[in-house]
Amino acid sequence: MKKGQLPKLTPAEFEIMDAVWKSGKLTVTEILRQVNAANNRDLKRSTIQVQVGRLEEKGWLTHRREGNKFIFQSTVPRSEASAAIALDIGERVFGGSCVELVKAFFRRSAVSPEEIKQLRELIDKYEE
Amino acid sequence: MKKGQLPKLTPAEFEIMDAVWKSGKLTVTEILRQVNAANNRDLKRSTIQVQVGRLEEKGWLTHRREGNKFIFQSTVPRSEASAAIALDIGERVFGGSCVELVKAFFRRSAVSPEEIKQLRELIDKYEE
DNA sequence: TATAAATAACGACACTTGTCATCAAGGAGA
DNA sequence: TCTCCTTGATGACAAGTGTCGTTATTTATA
Repeated sequence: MKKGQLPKLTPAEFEIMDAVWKSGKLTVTEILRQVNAANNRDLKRSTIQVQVGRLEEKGWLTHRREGNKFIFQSTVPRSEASAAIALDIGERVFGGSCVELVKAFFRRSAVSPEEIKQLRELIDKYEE
Repeated sequence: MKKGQLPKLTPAEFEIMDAVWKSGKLTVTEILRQVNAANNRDLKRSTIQVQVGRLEEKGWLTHRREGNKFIFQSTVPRSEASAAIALDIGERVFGGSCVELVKAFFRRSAVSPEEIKQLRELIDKYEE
């Protein structure tokens, strides 16, 4: 099953995945804590449980029993997932043009000199 | 009513808006044609009608009567809307880092030398 | 061992999204 | 005037989303 075929992540699902990506392997309760902390939410355990279940159905997560608990981990690295999102937006909204995407970003967000420098380096490196 | 407060556009809604942005002012039937042509779809009139209605409720479109027809136009320029989307993704998925966003784009998409050049220019211009 | 705390499993529910079919009213011809 | 096409208005509906509450089963712990 190729990566590209996985159904898109909804915002709420992405929050869950983010927690998993950050910590590698987690139980539902740990995910709950992370998500609530990271996003200043107060979701209930059952909410996370359902989302985690759906993510597993969709193929983004797997779990295995470890002692008495279920440990979840992602099937796709974060870089892969975020690239897919960037590509989708780039395609749908910016006609596939990276330039337009960056332009849109500049329009509304303050980009630090440090970031500018990194951007240059990134471009240089890409060019080889 | 500020731009930022408008509810997010769903993919299908974005297709509609895209048609309107491209042509300025359109009737529902014209939107239908554009959307179907541009995206190689075969949506029915009623589908567009409903979407247009929802977009109006959400504040993205207004209409006025002109003779016997309703003419729709957007309340927000495309640049504004796309910037908001880029920002949202940048924030949610890339922690606000423009560099990460571009990196993700590079990872999966072939960027032409011409685009690279434009990117450089864009960055130079931003820096002033 | 009796109880309280932690888990996993469901069932629920209100809302949103994507798509239609159908109906009623207004014009445009025959 | 009668009929047909266009246009606007609704009602519908199956999926998908975001969030819970409740229950049954374990697992510590007093």
